[in-house]
Amino acid sequence: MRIDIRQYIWHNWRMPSTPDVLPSSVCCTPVLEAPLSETEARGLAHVLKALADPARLRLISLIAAQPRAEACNCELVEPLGLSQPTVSHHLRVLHDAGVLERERRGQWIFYRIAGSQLEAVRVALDPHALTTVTS
Amino acid sequence: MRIDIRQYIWHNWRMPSTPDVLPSSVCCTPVLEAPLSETEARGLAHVLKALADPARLRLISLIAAQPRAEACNCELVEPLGLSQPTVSHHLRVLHDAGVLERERRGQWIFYRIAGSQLEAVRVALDPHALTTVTS
DNA sequence: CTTGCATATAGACAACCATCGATATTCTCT
DNA sequence: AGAGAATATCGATGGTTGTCTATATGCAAG
Repeated sequence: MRIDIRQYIWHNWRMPSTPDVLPSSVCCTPVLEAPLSETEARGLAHVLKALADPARLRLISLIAAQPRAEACNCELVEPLGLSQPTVSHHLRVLHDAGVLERERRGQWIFYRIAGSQLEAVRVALDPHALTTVTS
Repeated sequence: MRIDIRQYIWHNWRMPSTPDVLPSSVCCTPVLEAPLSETEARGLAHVLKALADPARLRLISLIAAQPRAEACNCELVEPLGLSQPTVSHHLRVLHDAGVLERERRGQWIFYRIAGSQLEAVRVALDPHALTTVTS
C-alpha cells in the first residue's frame, strides 16, 4: 500500500530505459475506408471494449500521469476508489487487449501504456484514411 | 426492403447537399494528458461503448461505403445478417452517442456518419495531445 | 380511409460484465 | 523456513446488453 522509497529506488536501479519501440500488432483497417469483415470488426471491437469503461479510462490516464508514466497496482487502488481485486481485473483486461504492458520488478508489477494499440485504434477511426500504420 | 428507383430519386430531390459542418459536441480531454475525472471518463466511455460492438462497427463501415455515404435501415439489414429490429437498435445506439446523424426523407430514414464524435474520440486517444478540437 | 412498406418499440431471454470479499500465489527480507 | 507485502484468482451477485419475435407507429399512394 505504501511504498518504501529505498526499495523503490533499488528496484529501479536495473530498469531498462522505457522501451518505445513496440511489437505494433495492429488490429484492423480504417473503418471508414471499406466495409469491415466480421473478423476485423470483432478484433477492433475487442480493443474498443477494453477502453469503453470509465474505470479503465481513468486507470490509463492515471498511469500516463505518473512521473515515469508507469504505475503498480498498489498506487492505483486508492485514487481510483475501487478494491484491489477490481483494479487488478481492469489492468488485466487492458493488458489482454494490448493497451498496457506489464513488467515485474521486485515485489511489484508495473504497468505502462503500450502506445501501438491506441495508435491502431486512432488509425482505424481516421476519417482521412491515411493508412499510416499499415501492412 | 427493395427500393423503387423513381421514389428514391424523387425523395432525394430536395435533399440538402451533405452538411459537413457539425455541432462538434466534444466529450472530453485527451486521456494521456491528465487524469480524467469520473464525469469525463463516463462521457468518453459512453461513446466508446457505442463503438465497441462488431455489428455497430460494421454498420458504420457499411454506411461510409455507400455511394452517398448514407444508408437507410432497409439497406443494412441484409448485408449485416441481423433482424430489422436489431439493426434499428444498433443505429439508435450510435445515434444516441452522436456517432450517426439521421434524416427522414419520405418513407425512409437515412443515417450518415457525424464526423465530429469520431474525431473527438481520436483526439481523446491522441498520445501527442495536440488539443486540436478544443473548448 | 385503407393498404403497404419502413421503422421503431415492447417484452423476453441468455450471455456477459463490473464489483466485491475471501483466498491463493509470488516475491523479498530476516 | 517463515513472516509480510503485492498481486492474482475464485465464486457470487446484481446490472447491463445483444438478440429475437410480435406489435405499434409513421409515411405515401390509390
